[in-house]
Amino acid sequence: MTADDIKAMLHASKTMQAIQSEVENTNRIALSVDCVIFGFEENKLKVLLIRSDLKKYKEKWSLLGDLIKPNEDLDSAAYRVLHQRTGLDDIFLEQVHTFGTVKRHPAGRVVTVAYYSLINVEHHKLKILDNELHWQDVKTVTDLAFDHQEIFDTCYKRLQKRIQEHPLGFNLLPKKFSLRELQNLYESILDLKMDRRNFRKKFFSMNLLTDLNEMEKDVPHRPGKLYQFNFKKYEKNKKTWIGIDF
Amino acid sequence: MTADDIKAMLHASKTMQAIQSEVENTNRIALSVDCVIFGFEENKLKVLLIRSDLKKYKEKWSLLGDLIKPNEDLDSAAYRVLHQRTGLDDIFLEQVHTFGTVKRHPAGRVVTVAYYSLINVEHHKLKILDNELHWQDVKTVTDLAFDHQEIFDTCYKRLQKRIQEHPLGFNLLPKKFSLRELQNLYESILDLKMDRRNFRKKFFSMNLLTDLNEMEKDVPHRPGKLYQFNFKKYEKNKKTWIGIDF
DNA sequence: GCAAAAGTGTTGGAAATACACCCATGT
DNA sequence: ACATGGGTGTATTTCCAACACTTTTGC
Repeated sequence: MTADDIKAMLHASKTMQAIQSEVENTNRIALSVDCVIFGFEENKLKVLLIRSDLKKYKEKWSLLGDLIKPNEDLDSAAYRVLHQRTGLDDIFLEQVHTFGTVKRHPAGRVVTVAYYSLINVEHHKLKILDNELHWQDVKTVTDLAFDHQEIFDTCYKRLQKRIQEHPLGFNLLPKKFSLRELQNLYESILDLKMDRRNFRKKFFSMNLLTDLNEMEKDVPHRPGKLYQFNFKKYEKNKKTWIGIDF
Repeated sequence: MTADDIKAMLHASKTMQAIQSEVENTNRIALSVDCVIFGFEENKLKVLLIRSDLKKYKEKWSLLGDLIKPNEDLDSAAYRVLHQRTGLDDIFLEQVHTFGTVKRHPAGRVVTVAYYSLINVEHHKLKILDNELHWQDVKTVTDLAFDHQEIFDTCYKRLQKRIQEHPLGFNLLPKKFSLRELQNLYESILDLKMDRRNFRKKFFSMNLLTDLNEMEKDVPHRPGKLYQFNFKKYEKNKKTWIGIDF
């Protein structure tokens, strides 16, 4: 331990005045939220991107974000960005990580809190008025502006993990969906192929789907049954022990 | 979509000057890091707490944290706090979540980034000079200052989850440890009892432990073998599919 | 010799995987 | 009739959970 460390420790206890002074005067930093907005369309997982705000980065796409206002909660800021961009309320949203290296943003020190969200593309299809916005297949997302590629990668990995642990996928589908659509969704998100029979077995055994006794229409093959997700039957599992699995 | 939303969208594209102005003048917020520092001592999982900085909260314990400096990376700030408080380098550290409701801190708007870290208590046993600091059994942690209880709970849950997915526990143990110690660690963190034979089988089959051909000493019973963690054999598993398991 | 924990295998059940055929619809 | 995907069952394997006795040391 250095002399500085000890000094720091001895001075660790601060008065309210000292802290208030620091909070108000010296150590303030711009904070933003950035949202990785996922949608599912044409059997592909997509992400909503916008031309970079900054002219200098005009050729690059970036995530949707904005600065957080001093009197605004973090989550509220993320919801605000989502609402402004999609017109949707009631969106699934999860905070993922905060990115804060000193030089990450060209406009100065900006620390950003990353969120991902899942929306039903059908619900807001007509609401993209701005041609600076577009849905892009996640497989083709490269070279975003600033550090947005890293943010995107982190959020996408988080989604891949979460969707195996919690029934989130339904947020990306219409209320009524076929098992094939559900499986396509999982295969797109996880980028793999699954056995159809085992997939069905798995979901039926979880007992989370309500059979609507309706069929798909206008499909060029045998129509499949339609289901909806039964939120009542899903109660967050309380198990703490899921096994050691490195 | 409201008229305000459309207005917001139309004005979404900003010049560098406009953003720089916002970053520099209007929307700045104090940012801090708070560290949940775990240690393992007397077969109990413990957390390092300090008497609240603020006199008003003097009777309450709080997490170790500090404001982030304008020219300091987030992770660096967390390492700085750890180093100042424990004198240790080379600490396992993971960012968990950012807490940012407007009124969370009495000194004004402070958004805090929470980290947890795992340290070997033996290594820094002699370095706690400050009697405002103490190690507390996680089972007895209640009613921390500010929103630190929520931060602690979130970080503890994260640790419980992570330790089942990655070999982190070794950061809490001495270099040489017995299987009993390893099992005690898991049982403390997860707050459950495990079958000794199955636990051994599990760890041996993972092939991560090097048998040191040494024995425990000065134990009042048959001494156990000592092992150390073999970092070389652990390569982060690349499997993407771990199964749907809600 | 007694207390306390170390060390060690087997078995049964559950879950995951692999795999192939018939069915309903649109064209 | 044919192309397309819907719907179904079984055998195999793998993993996990449950469980008891003998051994080594300190006292």
